[in-house]
Amino acid sequence: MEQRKKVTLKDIAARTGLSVNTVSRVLNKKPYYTKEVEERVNAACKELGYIVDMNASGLRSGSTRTVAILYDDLVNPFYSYTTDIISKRLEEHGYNSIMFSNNNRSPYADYELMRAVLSRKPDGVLSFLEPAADLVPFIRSSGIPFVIFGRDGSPYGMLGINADEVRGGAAAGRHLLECGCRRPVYAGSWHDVKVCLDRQKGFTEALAAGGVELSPEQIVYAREVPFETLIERIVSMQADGVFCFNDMIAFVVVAELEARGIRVGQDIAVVGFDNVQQMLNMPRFLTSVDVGVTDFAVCGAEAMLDILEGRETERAPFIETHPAPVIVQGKTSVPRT
Amino acid sequence: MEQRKKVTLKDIAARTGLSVNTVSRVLNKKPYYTKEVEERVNAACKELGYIVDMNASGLRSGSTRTVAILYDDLVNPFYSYTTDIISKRLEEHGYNSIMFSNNNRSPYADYELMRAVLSRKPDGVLSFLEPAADLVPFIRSSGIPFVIFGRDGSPYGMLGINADEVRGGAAAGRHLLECGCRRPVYAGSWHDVKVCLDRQKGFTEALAAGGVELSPEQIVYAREVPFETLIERIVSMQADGVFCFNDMIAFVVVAELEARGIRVGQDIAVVGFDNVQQMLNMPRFLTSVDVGVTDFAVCGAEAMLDILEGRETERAPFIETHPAPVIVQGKTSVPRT
DNA sequence: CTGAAAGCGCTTACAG
DNA sequence: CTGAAAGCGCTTACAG
Repeated sequence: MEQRKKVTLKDIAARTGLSVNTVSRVLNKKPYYTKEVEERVNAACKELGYIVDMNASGLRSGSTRTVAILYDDLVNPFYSYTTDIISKRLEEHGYNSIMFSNNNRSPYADYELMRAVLSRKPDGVLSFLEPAADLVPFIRSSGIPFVIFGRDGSPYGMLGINADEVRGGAAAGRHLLECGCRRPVYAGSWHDVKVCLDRQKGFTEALAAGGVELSPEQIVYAREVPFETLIERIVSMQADGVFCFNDMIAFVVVAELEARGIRVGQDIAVVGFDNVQQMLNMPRFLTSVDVGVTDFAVCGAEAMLDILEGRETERAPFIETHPAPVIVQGKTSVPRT
Repeated sequence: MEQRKKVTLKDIAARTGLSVNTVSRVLNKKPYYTKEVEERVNAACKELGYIVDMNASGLRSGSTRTVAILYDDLVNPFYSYTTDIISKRLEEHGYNSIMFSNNNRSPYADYELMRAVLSRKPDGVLSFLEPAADLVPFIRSSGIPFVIFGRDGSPYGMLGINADEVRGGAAAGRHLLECGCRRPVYAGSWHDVKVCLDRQKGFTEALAAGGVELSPEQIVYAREVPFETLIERIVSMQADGVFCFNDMIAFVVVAELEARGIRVGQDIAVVGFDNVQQMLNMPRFLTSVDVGVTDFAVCGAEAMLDILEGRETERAPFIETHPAPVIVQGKTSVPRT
């Protein structure tokens, strides 16, 4: 356990009278060494406090046992919760996670970000961001597996693990109908993000089935305009319901409406997505669509591990296997009239 | 931008007719090269899509430009919010963050965790965990700077960046007195974590100044017992106020009490710590102590950077410079009677 | 079953 | 101002 200078394989070799090669083989549990040699090596490692240098190991072997995680907003519990689950699961298999943020600029990973990622030579990339479209060939040529999580991968021909967004949107639409809403608003995120449009699609269709049409002014992409614009729209058109792309948007909507004296849950219904209140174990006040995020995250981790460890399982994305999204009702629904 | 096989310095050297040495010098902006050489190198790098291998670079130079972040619970917005700020700030200076979780087992970093950390040869460690006491010499002998964030470092003779916990606890105590509480409970985290005891100290002293004594059964360390035990205690002693170590504990307390028909904000007051509602931009319902977490996080990042970049500034910990903790009132305070 | 040599892709002295 | 050589700490062929 004593340790002054850096202890390397060479030191273990010297101590045991073996070659660095043999020591390395023992530590990596490669075949061919005697029990006696194994014990000598382990004793010397313990005694000298040897710790492998993963940088050197990675350089030579080509595998850094590192997974890069790309995100835009770690504060959103959807990201921190899933990141926590995924990185722990990866850790159990000897992979560490290295974090890269695009600093909340957009839903995309750009060239600068990918440069930084690739310079770390990760064994895989798990991305909450979509790749900028012109980067796809670049990423593919790097040969590093790229798994998109929580976004649709199909526009890029990549593996994407995501929930049944359309059905989630439909559940929200039906719920607002049940609340008696006739003039709802969809507060989306970005107009060019597929999952945003999928939720919009499900929402729109469910409303239409109930005889409520959604006109263009009833759709606002909240991440693309000042938040004020969204609230103004809701107020000016006297909306009686809002379906938000996620709970983070819904939280602000509720806070802002209440600040204006509008009684959420009475004058207007608000529905979010992700059910982050459960992740935080907080009293539930916001009605939200729950897609079963824990299983979702586990599915993402398993997909990554299958690829990293060379299991070429024909894998169904989460969307086909998870239970249907459900509405978790809070206090922001309008009592049925 | 085309890239089939891995592009190395050798390829750039071949392309430009220079030595790898010179290419490396240009890319690292070391002195001594002509404008013309610089342009030739940059052109070739762009053309071939060269990306440095930080593993190789780190191995040779001794600096991996990596900071390890140690945490126990990324889902708590206190951690995700500060991690986000800190890792972005580090990124601006060319450092990436690599995450290590102790899987929520305890507030400590143990030997296994530190082995994993040190194997990555980070330039620094920023830890939300305290080091297990017997690991301190081991960590020190590694020579890697270790900054403790959000916990007191003094018990370990290490730099700790933390808030004025005692005053924070006192603010909570005074607030509960103002709510008319006479039988309050402190829902701490762990009995051996200094910041938990500091908040308890400030809380106890403020109550005493108001003529309310806190007996041992009015103190529960919520992370050490089943949550049920805490709630039972609150109910059985008919407590009229609860000060929780952090908002995550407070959220559960509020949810559980409400589930039992106890009206929080009327029958009982609940105060949390960290004001995570603001981080999430959510409507404020929980009364909480706010220590100014944004500045706090920036202070942690700056401290790390000062050390990494060799600025031996005599630095005052955050505790001496930040504004006093304030109570942010929500709906869980009991109206003054 | 064990060892001597080569090499991963860089950066660091050291020559010129 | 530029280059040839050595070496960071490992693992991978290849011999024996």
